[in-house]
Amino acid sequence: MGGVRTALYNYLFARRHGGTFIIRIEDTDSARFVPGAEQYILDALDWCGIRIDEGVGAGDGISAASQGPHAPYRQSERKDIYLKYALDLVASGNAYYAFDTAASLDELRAAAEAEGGKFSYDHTVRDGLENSLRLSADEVAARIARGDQYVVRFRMPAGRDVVMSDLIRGEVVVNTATLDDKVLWKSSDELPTYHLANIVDDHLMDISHVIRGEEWLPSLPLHYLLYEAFGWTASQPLFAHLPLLLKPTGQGKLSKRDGDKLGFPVFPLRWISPEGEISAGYKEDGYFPEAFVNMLALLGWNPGTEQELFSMEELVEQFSLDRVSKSGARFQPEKARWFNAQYMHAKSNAELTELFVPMLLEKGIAWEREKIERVVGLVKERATFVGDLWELAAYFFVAPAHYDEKATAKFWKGENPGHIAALREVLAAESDFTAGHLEEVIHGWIEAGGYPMGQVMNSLRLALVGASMGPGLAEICELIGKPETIFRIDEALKTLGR
RNA sequence: GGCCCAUUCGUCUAUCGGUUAGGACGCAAGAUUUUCAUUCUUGAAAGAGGAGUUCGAUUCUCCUAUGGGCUACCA
Repeated sequence: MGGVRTALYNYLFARRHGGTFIIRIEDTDSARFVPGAEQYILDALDWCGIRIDEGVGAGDGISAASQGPHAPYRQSERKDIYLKYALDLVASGNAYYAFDTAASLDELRAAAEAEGGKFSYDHTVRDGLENSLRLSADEVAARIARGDQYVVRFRMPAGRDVVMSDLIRGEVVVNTATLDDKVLWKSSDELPTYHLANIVDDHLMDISHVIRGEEWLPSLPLHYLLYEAFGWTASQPLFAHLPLLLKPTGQGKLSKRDGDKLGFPVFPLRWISPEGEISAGYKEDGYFPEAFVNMLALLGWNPGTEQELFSMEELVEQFSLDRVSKSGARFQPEKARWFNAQYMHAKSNAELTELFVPMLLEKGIAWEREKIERVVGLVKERATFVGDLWELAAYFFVAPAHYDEKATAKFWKGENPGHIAALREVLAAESDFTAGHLEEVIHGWIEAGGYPMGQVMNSLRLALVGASMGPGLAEICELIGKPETIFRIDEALKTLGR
């Protein structure tokens, strides 16, 4: 969800300003590659109605070049370009080689923690570690030549205030003394880390705006300094850090596993991990993409008006970064359901019927489409999801198998069964079974007899529906037809007595 | 621990120094309805605390508290 919202805001912003929405896959961690993840992202964006202008997912799906002028758009396919930039930084004194092994760094971390501190590869310790700042040039060359593994680290300046600008938060100042020397490139897989790849590619791809989650804010000073070290500050993108999506209860940001624990999806589409773990998706749970997008758009942004139902087009028209809120938004499943209900009610009967028919066929019910549409029209206001339709409309298609106890106790008593028996004869004699006419007939008969309207009507309802629910009885009678209406009354009289 | 960000009803939020602090979800009550639901009306519900600045602070500043994020050869 968080990722989708970030993509959505980027998309809306790009559309709003006539820009280009680009998908670049930042797969620079070869150890964490997840098969299927990329396709999943593309499928999720497509479901949401977020269209890709350029990059992975754009073009003909065959040639990389068709994706856009800066192809390829997967960083794993761009791996050859990054080392050069890392070495440029070494040459300019902004970066250095480090040969410290993962094991030795782990040891240092453990030792620091044992003393209650925290190890940080920074300006206070780097001169004592295995890197080209301490080692001679020959030694460094020799180590690289013999195949020692190394990384290139950014040489973070010691005491500078980096003044940054964020489109949502305004000015942010951080002193570099608190920052460490981040790894930019690793020889182990010959891939850059996010920091280097992101800056290099944003520069190469003429990226104008970076809109990302707040978890990236602490990295912003490094990114500023990288633009500076490369001499690209004049063309560096503008940044906006989005507030995080928080769990509905308790604390912390929404994470992938929360959904199963808290009973709502955190994935747009169902996700099955390579290990076979299944995570529920909004799509499979019956949400309309429009409702999902609408709900997500308003989680951290609002137009300042009282409108809350937005089509994608309206979002595009109205979206602006300066109306994005600064604090984390707690996701509320109830509100998501409400949004879906709104869209449910607004859908045309024909559209909903399209979705409902397969569910009916599965149950062996094949009514005329026109009649199903009428049923849908009568019950959709009661539904939150398309999946609710069956439960709400089942009695149209199938005679009640049992009668609700409370309703029976309340209405199937006294003179009521007798009235129903009499009313049965009236209906049996009726040849015009259209709702409007039936309404007159039934009401007229009850009034003529001076019977209590509510009691008789609800008894009839009990006989036809089996419970105290549903739309007007005349409509129900017409849709199930005369034979079925008479049959159900007979059944009720037989089962419930009179 | 360090650094950074944030803080208005339970939740999402409006307010850009002067408001009876508005809306929405949820909740409660009522109206409508043959029932249920929808719909409509109404209600309960908020400026974390403390200092300043100011004629006047929810709004600006500082401190504290609380929440969150980051602190990997992950993104």
